[in-house]
Amino acid sequence: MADKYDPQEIEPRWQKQWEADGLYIAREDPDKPKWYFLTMLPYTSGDVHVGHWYPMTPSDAAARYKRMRGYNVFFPIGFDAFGLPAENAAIKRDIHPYIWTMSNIENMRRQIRSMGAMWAWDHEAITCLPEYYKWTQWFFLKFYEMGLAYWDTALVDFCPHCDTVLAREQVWGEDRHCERCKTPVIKKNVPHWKFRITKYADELLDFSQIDWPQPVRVMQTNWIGRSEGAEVVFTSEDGDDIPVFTTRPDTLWGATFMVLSPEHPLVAKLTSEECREAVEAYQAQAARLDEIARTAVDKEKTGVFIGGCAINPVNGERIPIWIADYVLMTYGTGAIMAVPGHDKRDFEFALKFGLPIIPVIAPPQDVAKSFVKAGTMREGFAAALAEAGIPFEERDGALYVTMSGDLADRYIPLAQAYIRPDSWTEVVGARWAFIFEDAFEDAVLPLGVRDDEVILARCQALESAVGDKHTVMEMLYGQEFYRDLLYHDAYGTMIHSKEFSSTPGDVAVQKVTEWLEQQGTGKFAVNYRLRDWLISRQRYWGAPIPMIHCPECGIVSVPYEDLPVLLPEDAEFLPTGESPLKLHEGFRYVRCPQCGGDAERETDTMDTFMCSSWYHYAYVSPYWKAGEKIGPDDTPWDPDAGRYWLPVDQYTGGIEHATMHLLYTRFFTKVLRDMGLVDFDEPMERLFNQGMILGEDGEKMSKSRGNVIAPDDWVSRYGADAVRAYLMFIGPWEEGGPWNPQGIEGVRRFLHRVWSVVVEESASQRIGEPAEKEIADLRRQTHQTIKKVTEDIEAFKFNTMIAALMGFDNYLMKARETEVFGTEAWDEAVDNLVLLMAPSMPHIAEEMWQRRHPGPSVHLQSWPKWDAELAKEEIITLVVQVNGKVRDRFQVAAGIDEAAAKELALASPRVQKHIAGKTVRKVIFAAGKLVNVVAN
RNA sequence: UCCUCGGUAGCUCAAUUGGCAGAGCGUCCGGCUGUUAACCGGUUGGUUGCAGGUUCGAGUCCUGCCCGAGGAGCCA
Repeated sequence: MADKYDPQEIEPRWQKQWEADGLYIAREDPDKPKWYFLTMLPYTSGDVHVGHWYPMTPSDAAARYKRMRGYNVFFPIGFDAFGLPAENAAIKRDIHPYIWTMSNIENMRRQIRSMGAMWAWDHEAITCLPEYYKWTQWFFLKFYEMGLAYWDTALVDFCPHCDTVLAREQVWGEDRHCERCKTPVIKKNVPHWKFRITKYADELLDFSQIDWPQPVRVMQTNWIGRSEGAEVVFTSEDGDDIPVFTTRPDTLWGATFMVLSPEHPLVAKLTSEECREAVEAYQAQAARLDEIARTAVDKEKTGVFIGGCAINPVNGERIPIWIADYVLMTYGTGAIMAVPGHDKRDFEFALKFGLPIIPVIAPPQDVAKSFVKAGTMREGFAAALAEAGIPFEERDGALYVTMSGDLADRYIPLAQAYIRPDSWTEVVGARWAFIFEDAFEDAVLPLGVRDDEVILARCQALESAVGDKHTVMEMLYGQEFYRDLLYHDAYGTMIHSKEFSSTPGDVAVQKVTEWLEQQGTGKFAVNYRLRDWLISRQRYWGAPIPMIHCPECGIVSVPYEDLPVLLPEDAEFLPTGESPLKLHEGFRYVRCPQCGGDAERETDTMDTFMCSSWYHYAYVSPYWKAGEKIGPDDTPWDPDAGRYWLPVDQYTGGIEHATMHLLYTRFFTKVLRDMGLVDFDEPMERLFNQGMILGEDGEKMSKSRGNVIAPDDWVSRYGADAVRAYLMFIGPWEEGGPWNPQGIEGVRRFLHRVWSVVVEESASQRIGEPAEKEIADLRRQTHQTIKKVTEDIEAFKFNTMIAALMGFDNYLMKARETEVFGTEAWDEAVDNLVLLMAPSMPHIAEEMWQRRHPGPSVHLQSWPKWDAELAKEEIITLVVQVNGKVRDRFQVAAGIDEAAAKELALASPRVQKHIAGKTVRKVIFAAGKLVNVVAN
């Protein structure tokens, strides 16, 4: 039997045998714990490349492992079959999307089968088949009944290349491009259907019931973007309410102007006649900007004054109202209070347009500064400062004073005592004061809304260079020395805020919000960045939205018993950018189910993420109730099978779906729960994000780059087991990495060595009985390997798992030439090696197992258990350090106690050499590891 | 600019949670072999991104910075 390892012969043979034996048919079995292992649904692009193998084969290994651990494992597969590529193929090559898709699936099935994975093919689901999308449509009707689906017309993201609107989640990047085709999207007013995912925003922020990777949780959390604050009602001079949302009600006293979004409904009413022309021009410009591809990231603030003022409810101040495109109509209330002292955007805007900037929060550092221009102080000022212990620098006759707030309190009267009549100076930062020579009470002025003009006027009177400044802050900004103190957005003690001044930063927001509620001018409020999910697509190849627009009855649902609304097979695919369904009269024109009059069918189809939001439910009993009429009280899958298999125990897939599929499917499950169809809150309990396999050049694989690796080639050269093992060995699964054709060589050699160890005889003749120690060593290696492999596969550390198997095999290669060959311990070692390999390299493991134990499949065996006693090291290397440097080593019994170890260490001549002439201060013992002698 | 995750030998990665910095590939040397993309043994390899700190002891913990990847982008 010393034949060669021949994967090309072994692999197809076992795949056929497993199928004939029905080894991977999934059946509910109440006597066994179930384990639903799911990998993300592949899209029917037509070709399986190594990018598909990368997530699938380690998943298969993990699923097989669970099965050997006694679980009834469900590992289904199917196809995400709707979508644009099929329709584009139809337009380009005159092939029907259905034909194109199904022939792709045919090819992909063959390629996926070549992995030798334990797929439950008898549960395969294909989303574009009517018996599947019948239920997708059923979900739509249920959502509509629950008030979770609504029809709307608004400016939405539109991809001009795909000729369809997109959900906000499907617009990516700085240039806002289409997630699928990379074309920058535009804004367009298109009627569409949306799902109220925002209703579940708070619940979607709760990850307490799922074990998902932190990056996904962070991305979803950011995407949902919950922020707490207050809604505060400002009023126009005519008494119109202008509510604003703010996260910083503690800065209300620093609001020196308001900004409305250019689209804000009150703009027209509040605009004065003098400003109307400019305002309308700006609105037009802003609207045009939306439609033009936003390639330029125009950071420069723009905006115009509309001629009206608003009243700040906290202090009755009149503040000007502006419009600017940095305020979005789609977030909050479309209007903001601008606090330029503590908001960067408002600060930039105020500086550019000469609006006052008032600090109302003490800065985080207790630093105040004062700049004293040459010639503004009487003789002796510098000496007086020095005497008062106030630090300063002198450059070119000017003084630069940097001090703490307490010192600033001493500095202010001192400066006033020395200031010349024709001059002034100021203190900024931890204190704010303008110091003039006058004997009047207001010789030292704080900085407040009303004081801005007063101070500026006085400064302008004294210094002509200030003449062109609009505000005090603009003047101060001209002095480089002050800049880092003029603006900050930290929390801190409130200042310049009337009775709230000196409220500490940690309670300021809450105190002010409570007060607003008492006054009736504001209330606690929460805002989200998340938008409702736009599910309409103006295309053919998707599940038709089962709705009808009737001129008499309005929007009417298609009755449940009429589902599915079938895609017409005879649609025409023309490169017009118009949906073929719109042009198909037989599809479009229908009778109203309510009044029987002429009506029109909705021609939009659903986002394919609808299909994939519930496919893991479909898998338990695909095409449930096929051919039957269904009603609102049905369940889209066999409820008994669902109770057994659901929810998904382990999900694997790429992180690129973090804010799309993975968010949508959580939303779906919460709605299903509210429908009473499931009794859990989350679709997948555990999630693992594998990384991406890259081309040899380290770049993402793509046809245009020509770096795509076709697994078919490598399978025919090295076998599926080698490709599987190599993909696992390449590096940590979550990181991915480049394909390296040299790396697979190492794996191939490993498989040959294993074959040789397991199948071939020892080359040397046994001449005697093995020593007890040799047997113990072999068993220790065996049990340590079982432990390592088990722990690694549990943690999805496939790369180190393969490395452990390699190490064990290398050990066996050597042991084979000793007396342990052929002993009971040897057989135990080899059997365990084969069992440990079975999940990752199923074919070679099966072949080797059958040669040793003809009968039931290796994949029906139990996973080996390790014996902690046998795995334990008996002898360890005790490292001896002097002052942290290794000076000696001893082979000692693993259980050596502290006293013995210390004695041994101190007796060492090498240690003695290094502590000669020094005093031993301390001897540290780390059990089982080392002794460190501290001496000086 | 903000958030998250990374940075260890030429390359790809380990290092049992604070205790000897190691493997595979590659390199080089040797052996074996009538040599198919073969096999065996050995060799070479390090400022653990940088600078501090804590500690008897730091790749590992803390602080700051540099570089890379991903995400968010005027989100009030």
